[in-house]
Amino acid sequence: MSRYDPAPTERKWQAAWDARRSFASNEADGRPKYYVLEMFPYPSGRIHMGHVRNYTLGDVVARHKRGQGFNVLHPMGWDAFGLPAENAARDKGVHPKAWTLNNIATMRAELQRMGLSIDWSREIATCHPGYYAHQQKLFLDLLRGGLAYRKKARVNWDPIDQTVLANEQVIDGKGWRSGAPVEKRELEQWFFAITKFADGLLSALDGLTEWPERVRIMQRNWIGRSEGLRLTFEVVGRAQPIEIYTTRPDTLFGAAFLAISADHPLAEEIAAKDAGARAFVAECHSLGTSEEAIEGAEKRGYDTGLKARHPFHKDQVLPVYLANFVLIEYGTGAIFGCPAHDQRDLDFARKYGLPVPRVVAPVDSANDGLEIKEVAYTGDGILMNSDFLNGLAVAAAKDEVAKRLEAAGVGKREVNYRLRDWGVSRQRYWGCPIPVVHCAKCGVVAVPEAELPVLLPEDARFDQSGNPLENHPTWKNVACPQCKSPARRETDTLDTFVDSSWYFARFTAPRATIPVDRKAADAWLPVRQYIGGIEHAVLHLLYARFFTRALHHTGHLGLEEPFAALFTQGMVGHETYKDENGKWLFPTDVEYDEQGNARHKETGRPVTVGRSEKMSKSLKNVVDPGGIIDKYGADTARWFMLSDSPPERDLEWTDAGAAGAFRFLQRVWRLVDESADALPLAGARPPATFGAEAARVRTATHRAIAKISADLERFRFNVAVARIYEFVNAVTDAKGTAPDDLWARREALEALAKLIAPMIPHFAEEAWARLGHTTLIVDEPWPAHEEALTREDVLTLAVQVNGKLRGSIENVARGLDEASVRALALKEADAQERIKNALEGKPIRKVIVVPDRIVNLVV
RNA sequence: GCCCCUGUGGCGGAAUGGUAGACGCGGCAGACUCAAAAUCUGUUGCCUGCAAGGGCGUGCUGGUUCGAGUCCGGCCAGGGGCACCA
Repeated sequence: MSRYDPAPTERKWQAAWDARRSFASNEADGRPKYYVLEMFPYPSGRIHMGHVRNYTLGDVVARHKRGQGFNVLHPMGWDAFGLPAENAARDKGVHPKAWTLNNIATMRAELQRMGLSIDWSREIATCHPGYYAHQQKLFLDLLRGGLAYRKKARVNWDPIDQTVLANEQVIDGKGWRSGAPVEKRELEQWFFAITKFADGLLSALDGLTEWPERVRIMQRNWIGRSEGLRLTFEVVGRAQPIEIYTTRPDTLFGAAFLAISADHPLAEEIAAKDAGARAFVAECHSLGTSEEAIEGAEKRGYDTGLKARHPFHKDQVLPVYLANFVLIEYGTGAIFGCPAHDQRDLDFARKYGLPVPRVVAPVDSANDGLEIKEVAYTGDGILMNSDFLNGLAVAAAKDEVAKRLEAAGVGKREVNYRLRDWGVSRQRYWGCPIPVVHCAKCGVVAVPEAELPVLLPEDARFDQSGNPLENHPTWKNVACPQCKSPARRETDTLDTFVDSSWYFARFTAPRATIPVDRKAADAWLPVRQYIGGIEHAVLHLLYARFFTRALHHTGHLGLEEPFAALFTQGMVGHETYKDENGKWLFPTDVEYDEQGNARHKETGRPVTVGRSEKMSKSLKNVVDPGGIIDKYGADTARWFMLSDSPPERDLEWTDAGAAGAFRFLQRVWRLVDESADALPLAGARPPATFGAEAARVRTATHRAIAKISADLERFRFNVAVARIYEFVNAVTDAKGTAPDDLWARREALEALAKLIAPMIPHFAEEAWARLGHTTLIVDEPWPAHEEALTREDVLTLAVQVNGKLRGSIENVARGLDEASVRALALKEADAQERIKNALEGKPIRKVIVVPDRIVNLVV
């Protein structure tokens, strides 16, 4: 008996796949195509368990589909631009390019050890000029197509470091390095006109039936289409009125105040003469730019002293406030507040002692106290205290208000989106340079395509504050492409979300001399199955959908939706450990004693075990995949990733689980190895008849094939794993050595090898070879089951009384008709003591028969 | 604050509205062994009972149904996202 030794085995089969170029795909191949893609990694340094999970899931799909006869495209690349490289440059003095390429080399080697069925000849890195040159071309096409433009937008500004901060670099309103209070600063920046596609992006969600419903809901909410009314309020003593946007024009008679954003032009005007307003605006700006910070802050306002006239009751005036919760980006940057029917407005009104007039009464409960206390009433109802609206329902009232205000020329129905245009400018070095030149005479001038790519200068400095491209002594000085006079290069680079918005298209022809080879793209796209983390549910996936539409618009792509099916996987977590001083410990520093108490491996001091959290460097609860592969091999890591937890849920990495996965591999190996020599030759003719035990093995085999095939299609990998266990248990239990037993056993073991091949491919190859085959299992077709062998003719029927299980009837023929089941149940109800007792002698009112499962006696 | 999701034994989890706890981990008992590891066999939701059995049980709470882990309402807890982390 030999023991399964993963290290040499995995090396051997990886070399074999490599030598045969087993995973190279080409579009000329006539078989039906299947493009499976996992979200490409950011090269942070080493792969982590989240990557192992993501790429294992994708590999199972890729190998399964290959087995089913598809021409599979399964590529890999690197989302290689981004902030961490620049931070590393600043902190460690290593150039972003060197840091990134070094990380890629490390991580590529780690991924290759996992034995993924990837076509590495298609590898791309977004920081390579061979990628970003094409992205620059796409940018210019978007610019020409009217989808890229410039406007002013606010950024987080660190006044000490003199640099723009990412939202994650703003902690409690302060710069993460300097600790200085962050300011908002307006810069002229580049935008993509994603809102031009808002309606298409919204309506097409209905067609994405193979996406998780929750992702579609999140995107729908993010786009946030609303039908409302833009209307103007006259301001006492001012020529200029205030324009507001509302989705609840029906509540206009419940208005108690107007609120405008601190970034509204009127706010600036007021702040210029009013020190209190100035202070309030400054306070709003100190919140930073993230919606989370703004919405999470206490609702505050500043009374400007201005009074606005109610559009219908001109003698009624409303106070005008500056408010920290009104966003300039949404609507007109100004609202009217109706405290009775909007929670935020209510909180605000209570704080500043404003009236709370109620104008909507719920339909169903006439006497539901009409007084509003702490909770606003936002439901449907009938209008009251509202002049000509009284008695109308909310929808009719909205319509009536709109009609009258439109007639009066002070209102206009308007469809609005929460979605804002995509700001793509980054004042950073390590990104794709935006290929334009600013000329005093000609304005913004595109860099001629013949001069692309605009390469990043290698000799930038990272030890200063600000944008290294801006600080570079010469790079930005160029001649205007049009008039040849001295001009300035654009020093903003593109958001890295742009890089990841078309990489899936580039993979179809990664070395093409144009950005997208239409022939290849048309052949492969859309991505048939996309797999990645739920954290990308909105931004990345929405940007990629937009960009695909933009490339369709500019003729680079022939489709509008990039991903036909989406699967979102859960995170990988681990227990957390703290020592006596409250310092985090790595799992490798901790061991458990016999009593199950955790202690420090070296010091022996007690360790506090905390709950499982997402693996992160800050909590130190990370397990290095490389170490696991060294210890158990890639197949064990893959098997554990697929066992137990459903892929869409979070998974907790445990040593015990990994060890258990390894033991299972050994057990299966023993089963194959000990059987192999006694089995009939591969391809031997089946015996004429099968005994009872052989028949049982065959039933187990064909059921396993049927169930596991269905489970893999539905991403129920953990259930598929459980079926494999059941199958292995059934085969192990069969000890017969007659020719029919051995033939059935070969059939079972061959099916087993094929069924586990997508999950633990090296092991499957070794088992396949041990069973006497000289072919590779990667080239074998996925097994088919015989339907007749999966069925059992008799089954056990459960008997319930009033829905509670009280007994069962054995050996009932499959598909027995309802009347017979009823008769049988009534007979058994008399015969079986348990059922009889439960009936308590009461008359049976009703008998419910669920075919082949249950009969329920209702008394 | 807003949007979305999740909650089942000691643990990970299974269960087209139809016998809750498949499968695995761990535990307990036993076999093998000088011993240990490895392996194998049995057992394992909780309470009660000698047993047969009975009762309880899918975060809490109310409802729909012959029947609810599953559907609906309200709550609690944890997680993801919130536009410059990727």
